[in-house]
Amino acid sequence: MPELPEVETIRRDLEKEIVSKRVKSVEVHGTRSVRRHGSDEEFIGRLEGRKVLSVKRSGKYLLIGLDADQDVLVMHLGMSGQLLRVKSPKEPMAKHTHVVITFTQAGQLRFVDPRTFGELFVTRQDDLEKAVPELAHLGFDPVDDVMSWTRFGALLANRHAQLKPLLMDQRFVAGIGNIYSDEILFAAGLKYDRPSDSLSAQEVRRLYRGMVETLSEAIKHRGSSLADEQYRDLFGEVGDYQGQHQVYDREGLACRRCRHEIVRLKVGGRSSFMCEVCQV
DNA sequence: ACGCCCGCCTGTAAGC
DNA sequence: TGCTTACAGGCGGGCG
Repeated sequence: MPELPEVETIRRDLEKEIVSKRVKSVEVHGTRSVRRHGSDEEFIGRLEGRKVLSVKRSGKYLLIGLDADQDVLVMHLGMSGQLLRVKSPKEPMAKHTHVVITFTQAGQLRFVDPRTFGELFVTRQDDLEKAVPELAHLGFDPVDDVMSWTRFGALLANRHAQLKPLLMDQRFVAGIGNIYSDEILFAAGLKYDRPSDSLSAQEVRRLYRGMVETLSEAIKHRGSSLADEQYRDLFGEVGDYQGQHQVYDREGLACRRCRHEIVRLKVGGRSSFMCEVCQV
């Protein structure tokens, strides 16, 4: 579910909420969310008593720096994961709450995930790049890493892939998923199936700008919550960027630029939306 | 390389 | 009113 703008929104709030807090206790329910550890006890043991030093993001991963042994708590929300900050342990427990972290002062952080594609694990900072290949192989960060558009053009030209799947390839660029790839391609005026090595210099610039500006705007609006409102921030509030969507989830509606009807199609098995006039 | 298909899960909506 | 099917913000693996 959550892509870079949603994860970054959560990261910023989490930073304000949990840095310098100390973990008092941890509960794990079910077997799916904590699955890389030999046992739940090992995971819990590496968290209890630790103080949170930092909250970082790498692509769609959240990295919680801990004060002991340079350990990091890694969290990925998958399709349906939510982090909820609650002030009191007495607050009713939502269905599908799989991990509960209680701090010594003030409340809990709860991980709720109906589809259980998300996960949490603790690893050594040094091992992030060795023991966790998904993290090690992540591409550049489209918001944090400054890159010239000429370098971006070189990266595109090195590949021969359709633009949409390439934007969604976490090894190429980290953090973009199904919603934002469509929005970025509309912003750039490019069609999903353009080969990455077919772009003119001007098209490369448009794609780079479209990527940076779309994601930055989405962060300002605290991410996108679709009709099911599955994406909620740390405090249970919905995002606001869906109102700015140009194509995603707008099948049959008029293009905001040219009034032509937005169409829906499948690209790599995923629902995709585009304007056939504005994107070529 | 790249594109496609599957599996991993639960919940909801649409179709019959 | 069922029951069945399709689909949902992700990702890894296998196959051709």
